Amino acid sequence: MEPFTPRQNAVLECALQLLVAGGERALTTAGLARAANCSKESLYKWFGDRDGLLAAMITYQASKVRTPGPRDSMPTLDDFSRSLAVFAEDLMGVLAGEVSLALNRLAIGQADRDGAQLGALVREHGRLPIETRARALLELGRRHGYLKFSDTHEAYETLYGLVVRDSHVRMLLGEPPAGLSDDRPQRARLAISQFFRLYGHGAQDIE
Amino acid sequence: MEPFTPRQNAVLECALQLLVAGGERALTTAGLARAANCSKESLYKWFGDRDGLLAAMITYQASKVRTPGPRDSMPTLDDFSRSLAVFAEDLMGVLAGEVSLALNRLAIGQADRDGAQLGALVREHGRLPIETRARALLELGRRHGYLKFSDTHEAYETLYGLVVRDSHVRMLLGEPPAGLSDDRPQRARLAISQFFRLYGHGAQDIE
DNA sequence: AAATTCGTGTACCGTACGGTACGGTTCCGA
DNA sequence: TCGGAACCGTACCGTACGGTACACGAATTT
Repeated sequence: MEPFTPRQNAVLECALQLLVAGGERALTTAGLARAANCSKESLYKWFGDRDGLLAAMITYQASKVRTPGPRDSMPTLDDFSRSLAVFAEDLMGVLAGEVSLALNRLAIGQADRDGAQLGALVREHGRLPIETRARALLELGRRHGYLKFSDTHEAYETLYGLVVRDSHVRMLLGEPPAGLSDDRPQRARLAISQFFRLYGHGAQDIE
Repeated sequence: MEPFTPRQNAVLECALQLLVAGGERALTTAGLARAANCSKESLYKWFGDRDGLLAAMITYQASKVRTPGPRDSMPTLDDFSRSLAVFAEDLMGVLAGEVSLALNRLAIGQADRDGAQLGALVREHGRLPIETRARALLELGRRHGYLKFSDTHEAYETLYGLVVRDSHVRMLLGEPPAGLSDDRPQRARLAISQFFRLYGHGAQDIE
């Protein structure tokens, strides 16, 4: 089930390190072979070509992240609200991670090549797990009567927008992390508070 | 005051076209010289080097966009709400534009080089004008009693998040425009409606 | 022990691209 | 009419990088 051998994982880890340190230009096959103490021929044997290597880096990184499924017992409203806040902080933390930023930059920079295959990989392995986890959480809240919405997708997108705002793109553009981590828990609380005012128990339907 | 001559503007326009059509790889100095019927020597004379050319493309594109200052007369709440919706639709339209996407991809892809100078240019010439226009609009609404907030920046970021959500990054990653333009006015209305429920006249303070 | 497999290290090739140099042409001002 | 500036087209250079080939060593198999 593991798509890569431990040796290949080590090489991919090294590749991620190079990418984070110096961007895409620093990730050359010769440089990776030197840094990882392997041969270029092995790289091409394992990953096909450079694009295959980049794709492998994304799937490998995704394989490292485990999304904790929430245990279904969520009695009090306070617990549920706290779970939402944890999700919000996790989301901000993931998006602000340097490996995530580097891979997103890589995929965005290559979005014109090959029909955005890297972008599709990032969406599938990076964003989709987050979304499914969040949707499960939201529907759990609705089942317990803490939330009120008809369109789960709309509720999720609203939550995402309230939490992330445009900070992700700003970080991708290289904005120094001055306003990025300014009190992440504080920002999470604000976002969750706003979300509850839109989709909380007592909220009215829209339109 | 115009930083470039008409001839140089024409060349930059051609460069943008190349960038949109084929991504960064398609934007070579030789290719641009051929497409724009100019010599490589002129390119280097005008823009210094390739990075100077990229920077010039961003400032040139920014110079094309004029941000309509709202006339200060904004009597009814309905007018103001409509102005917010117009802003929201404009924002979505700009971010979904292929030139904007191409330039953002370019700046993000180069965010590791030279301290993210291109990213800084995009933020300064692309995002800042939008933000100032929106802040003026928001404060106008507050002055007329339609909105209620203490932190303009927070209100603006919330509005941005409600309108854009994560669609910008998804588009940057190359997601096909299936869900992007799905009834843009509808999405704008929803976002503005949500925004009014958070910062509208009768809204309570947060926390 | 021989052979097969796997991987390293290195050398090599082709090419694409950034940047420079130069000859020829057009245009404009003196 | 002359001189110079600007610019085009092209040819050229150096280099960096993706990809391939090959020789040698180590481990595993038979």
